[in-house]
Amino acid sequence: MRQSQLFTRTKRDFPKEEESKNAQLLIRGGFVCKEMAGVYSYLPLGLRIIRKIENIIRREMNETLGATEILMPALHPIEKYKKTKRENIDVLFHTESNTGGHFVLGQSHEEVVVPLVSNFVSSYRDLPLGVYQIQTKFRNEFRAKSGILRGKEFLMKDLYSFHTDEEDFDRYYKKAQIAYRNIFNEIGIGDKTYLTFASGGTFSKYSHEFQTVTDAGEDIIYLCSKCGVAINEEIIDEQKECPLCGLTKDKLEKIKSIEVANIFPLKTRFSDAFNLKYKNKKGEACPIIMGCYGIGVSRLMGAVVESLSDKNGMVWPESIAPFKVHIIPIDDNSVSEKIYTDLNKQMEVLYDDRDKGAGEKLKDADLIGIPYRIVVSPKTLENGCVEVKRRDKEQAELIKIEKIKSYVK
RNA sequence: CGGAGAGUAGUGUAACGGCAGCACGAGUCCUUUGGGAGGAUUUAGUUCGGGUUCAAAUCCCGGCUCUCCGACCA
Repeated sequence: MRQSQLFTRTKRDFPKEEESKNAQLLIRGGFVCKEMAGVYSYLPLGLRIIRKIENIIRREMNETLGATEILMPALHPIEKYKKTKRENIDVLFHTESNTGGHFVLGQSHEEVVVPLVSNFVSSYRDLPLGVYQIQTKFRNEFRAKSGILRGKEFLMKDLYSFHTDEEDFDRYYKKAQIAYRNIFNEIGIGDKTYLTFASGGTFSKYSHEFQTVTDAGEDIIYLCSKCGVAINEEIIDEQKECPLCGLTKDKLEKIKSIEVANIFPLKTRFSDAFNLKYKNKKGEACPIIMGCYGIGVSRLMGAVVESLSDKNGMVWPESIAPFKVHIIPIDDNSVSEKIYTDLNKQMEVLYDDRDKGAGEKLKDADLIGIPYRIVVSPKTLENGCVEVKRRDKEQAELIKIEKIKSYVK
């Protein structure tokens, strides 16, 4: 894509009061635009990243977990929340129709998915079942904060699984952990993201989170470096040692982190509320065991910014970068044009064809953080070369034009 | 929701109760082109509602919004 046609541009400055690193970089780089606290527009660069994260998640949901994508409504009738006794939870946004109907905006979808599934599941033959969606969630946070890390409106992947018994659920729950692990590895924060034992809230005794270590996080975890798992501070009083190796609390590392995902056993909390049952081989009605599995998609993008950036800007991992290659022509507009046209057939290329000074283009390239930067200038062309620099490396290399493709492949 | 701070142009800042100004940015044109270059020119503002006053960006009251700390957080 030609950068001259990209909607959005970088900013040299940003509001002084915006302290959060992800907000600063994402706004300056033109990835997002703030509408109000906790509510953002995603601009082309940011949206591309979101889409890539989504697709990595989709692949794992589909292939590792055998789940199916659906899309549920964001507008929910309050009546269903009365059935689950959640009509008064304070994160719900309430609204009404012009004929007096009372609705809420979806902050999670148990109340929708369970009645939905009950239309189609009646036999043990229909189970197990996993359905998920990627959708905007609405939560009436008292205090939105930290850029896109904690919004009133945000993108979330939520998966719900349905099982005949606890054993089947446990197998699925374990597989979900593997799928999540794959996702964080691929997105580039696997080494900083830990499976974390956490409170089960009102639904169940325990749950598991995936916590990415960063100073921008709101949570505190106790990390067992030996096992690579952690315990959320909220349960450290009851769980005083690593559940895997028994290392005691004083040996665990206390550290700040951001919760990027949370998986829950729901037992029959919601299936009971809506009388969702299946018939076993004998034709007897049995309760359905459920689990739910969330990933904050937009929050994940924020967590990547917090983890993978330097003083000059973003350093996107190739797996989710908005483009793979950024071509920067300096005092040249014919050779670079050709290189762009050629490369663009095979990979995602951003071509800085703007009429700007070299310094400005280079600063912008650092800020936007595309993995490969190719500078084409009279200096490099003297030897039939371009300069290729990886955003995460200090050194640049001169590469013959005909060898670019094999270098950045 | 409790606490603290703050609202003047896109950003950052000035203006004793008395003409809203400056810089940067952004737009246009020209020059420039290896780390945010130079010149010319244009653009845009007192958060909202009350009150005090001859006169309010400025003082008083209230709302709203933003940032930070805390609480909350399927």
